[in-house]
Amino acid sequence: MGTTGRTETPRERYRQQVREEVKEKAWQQIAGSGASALSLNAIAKQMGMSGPALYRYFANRDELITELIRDAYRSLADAFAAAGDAGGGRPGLAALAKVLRRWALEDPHRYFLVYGTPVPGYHAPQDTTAITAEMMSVLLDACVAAEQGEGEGGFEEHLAGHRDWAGSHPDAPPSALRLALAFWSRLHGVLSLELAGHFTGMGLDPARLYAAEVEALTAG
Amino acid sequence: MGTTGRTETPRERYRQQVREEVKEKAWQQIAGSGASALSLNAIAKQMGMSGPALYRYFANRDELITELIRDAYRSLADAFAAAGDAGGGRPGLAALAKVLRRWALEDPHRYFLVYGTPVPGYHAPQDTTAITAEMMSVLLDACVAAEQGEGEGGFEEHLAGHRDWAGSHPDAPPSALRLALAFWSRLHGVLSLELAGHFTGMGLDPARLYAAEVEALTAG
DNA sequence: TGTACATCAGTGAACGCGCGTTCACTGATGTAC
DNA sequence: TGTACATCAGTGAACGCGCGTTCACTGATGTAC
Repeated sequence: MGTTGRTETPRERYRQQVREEVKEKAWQQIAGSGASALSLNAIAKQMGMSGPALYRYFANRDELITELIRDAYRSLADAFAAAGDAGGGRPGLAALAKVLRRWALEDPHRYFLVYGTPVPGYHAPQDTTAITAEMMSVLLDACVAAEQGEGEGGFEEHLAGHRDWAGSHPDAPPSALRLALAFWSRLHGVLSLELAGHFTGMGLDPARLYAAEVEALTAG
Repeated sequence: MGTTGRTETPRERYRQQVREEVKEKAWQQIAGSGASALSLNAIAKQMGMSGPALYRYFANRDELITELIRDAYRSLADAFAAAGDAGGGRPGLAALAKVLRRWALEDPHRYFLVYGTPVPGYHAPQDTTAITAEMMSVLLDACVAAEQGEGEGGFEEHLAGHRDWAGSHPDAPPSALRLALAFWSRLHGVLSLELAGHFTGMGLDPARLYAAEVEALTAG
């Protein structure tokens, strides 16, 4: 709101509004039937428009999905970034873990769009890599601050020589890199099993498992 | 092969063969385009038959998918069971981890059918629960043998009171239950990220991360 | 061994559906003089 | 302020496609006497 750098004509403004509404309906549809069942015609009908009208706003179905995926990545990255701003300084691992969990539970289908089964013939846009790098940077900040030597051997040596993914932190010790990866993979492990329903009927609280994994990470 | 308890007429035999061939083609199709794109007509065409012919073998599309999911669960459970028989006695955690990884990499789409994004309107048959219990039993055997007290606090207390899922091992210490869950969630965490392609371009070897996670589990 | 009947695999046509996408067109909104 | 023109949102018809599934039917395979 307020003064954006560019002057915005009413038409451009309207275009953006409609685009947003389309995406909104798309999310609702994904929530109901998954990403592979996303239908442009159905969205149009829901908006009280004819099918072809949407082609004024998105070149085709793939472009819409790409946009949704990009937004999903963005929302997680923003949540990570906000965790730092809110806490005053750098967020701790526990705070990031909390953010990740809230984000995932808030909208499981959004989570699956990013971390679930890859969409059939679809390849994500390249700029998601940059967004992931943003998140990794925040995560690595927390890891560098949290960790000071653990000594686990072979894998950390491997990481010392394979740290492309940690380009934002060229001086982080291998132990911190290892911690970051453990954070990422272990928490996603709990979440993906939980969201896919693999804990239902087991009679345990996934939130407690999640908390215990966070504790194990930070206890180091 | 050899003498099965039931007498099998040639017709029954043939039926089974065709059913198997249908499932085989179904897997190939899933490998190409994912489970939600599975088409009976396409399978029939691939087998040189007309579409409706398949309805002699499967009541409908859902029954076929159910069968595939059941088979997927079965194959993993069998691999777990075989790990024990091959090693002479009870398999260790490292052996089970190896089996899980091999099974997942052998056919990623099969993995996703079980542990990936849930299929849209679909609910898995109830007997998969029994198969999961089988696997959990093998896993818990290994955990009971491996672990003797770690002391982590709150979560293990929670597990002491919420152990329905470990019904096969009513006397396992909470530390072993906790280890079993860590095994399951952490390894699935690495695998799901790896199989969904989230390590590509990061310049590290997911197999090493996997190995390090196994080591961290067994080092206790 | 041969005939009469039942079983069952597989076919082809058809139904109804929804999909993504293209195209020629109408009407409203904005722009230039 | 008014007119002439360009831009662009949205429509409705149409194309071609593949889907799951039903149905009446043919022809081969097995079974009973």
